[in-house]
Amino acid sequence: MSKRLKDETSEEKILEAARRVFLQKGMAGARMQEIADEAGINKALLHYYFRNKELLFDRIFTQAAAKLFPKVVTILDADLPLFEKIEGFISSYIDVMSENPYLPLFVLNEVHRDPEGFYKRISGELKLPRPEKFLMQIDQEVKLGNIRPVSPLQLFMNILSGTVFPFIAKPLFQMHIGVDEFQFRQFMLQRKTEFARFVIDALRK
Amino acid sequence: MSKRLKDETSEEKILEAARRVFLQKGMAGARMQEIADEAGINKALLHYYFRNKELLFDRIFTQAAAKLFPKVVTILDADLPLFEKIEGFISSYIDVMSENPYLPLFVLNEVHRDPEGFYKRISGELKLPRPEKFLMQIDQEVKLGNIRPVSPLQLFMNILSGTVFPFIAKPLFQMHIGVDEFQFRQFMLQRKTEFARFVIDALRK
DNA sequence: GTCTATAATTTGATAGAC
DNA sequence: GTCTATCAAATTATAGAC
Repeated sequence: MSKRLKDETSEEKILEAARRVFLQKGMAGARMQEIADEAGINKALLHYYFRNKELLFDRIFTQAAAKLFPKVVTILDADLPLFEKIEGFISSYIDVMSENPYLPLFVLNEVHRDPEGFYKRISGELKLPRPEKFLMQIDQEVKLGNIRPVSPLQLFMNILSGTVFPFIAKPLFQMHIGVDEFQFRQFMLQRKTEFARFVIDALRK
Repeated sequence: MSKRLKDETSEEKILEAARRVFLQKGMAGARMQEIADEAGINKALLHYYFRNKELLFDRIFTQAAAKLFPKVVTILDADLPLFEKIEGFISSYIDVMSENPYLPLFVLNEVHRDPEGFYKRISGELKLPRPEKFLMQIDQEVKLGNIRPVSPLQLFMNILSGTVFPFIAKPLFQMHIGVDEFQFRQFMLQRKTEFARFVIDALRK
């Protein structure tokens, strides 16, 4: 049993349903009726608990952003050798998104829809981890001659891209290359080590 | 003058407006009223020319997919050495998306919303370029011992990720790192060479 | 707290004059 | 072809009984 199914409160059922629907359809595409149906209650109760669609969406979005951002990204602030840090970041982040595959596209869409609104909303609730320390560490390693010369920001983008993008492109990838759900999981599992090795190979001289 | 502004036909004005609105807001978030306003005409005329929202969206989407997919990706089918092909792909693709920054997120959202619907729709209009030849070429180079051993599909994903993802993450990147429009352009310009070098460094032994 | 019924608003689509 | 006015459907939100 993932969670007691029957003795959940209505509020919990609504939040779970809202999460499913909003993450798949976004704010504009989601319907309050569908959320109510998914939760097994009726529309009126949605408004009873959350007043309106926007407030409900905010709850879900903040929670999604909290799951996507701080947890894993703080690895970058840890006190670890660069290569270990890269390996740890890629592996943990792929784990997080494997369990929540809709997360990245959902959050990035919202940022795109309203960038500063996004920033205000979450800066109150949670502090986005800053990459400065990681960038400085890269810079150091370059200066020490331990790795090939790279722009820290470009390297950071390389790592982030290779980790997040596969989940965004997943449906296209599945459709076009012809892989099913299981094969995609295998692909991402393999990727945890193979992409890390790729990055490190590019840096090592 | 980018294009004669006054003597455009209404149909052209509508298509341009629809492109702007749909690319930014998606199918669900776009409003016919907003498209009409952007085009400087009224709603009735939208329906006169395109019958309904879905048909108008289809026009825009097919056109967007046609711009995103085939042109540049066919480089991968060319008869070129692997490294030149990688350099060419990255550089040209970044060019395409620099001119159409909303393209990737827009198309990937639609694929996500309705994967097989997407495939049916465009397979009639345009043939998606297949990556098999490119994958086999990578496999060959590995077998010949010219590059480090890599899974062709993983390498393909690495290249695609590093090229496309920055445009999807652009608003977040700008907001969080604090770069403006000009700096982002510089970053992507630098990326054309630096990311290609990164990939090649990872492959060369 | 939870429901049914209904109001209010938004939005896509059409009728009909010019 | 283009407009104004209007309709019809979808969707959010509320009133009020239990």
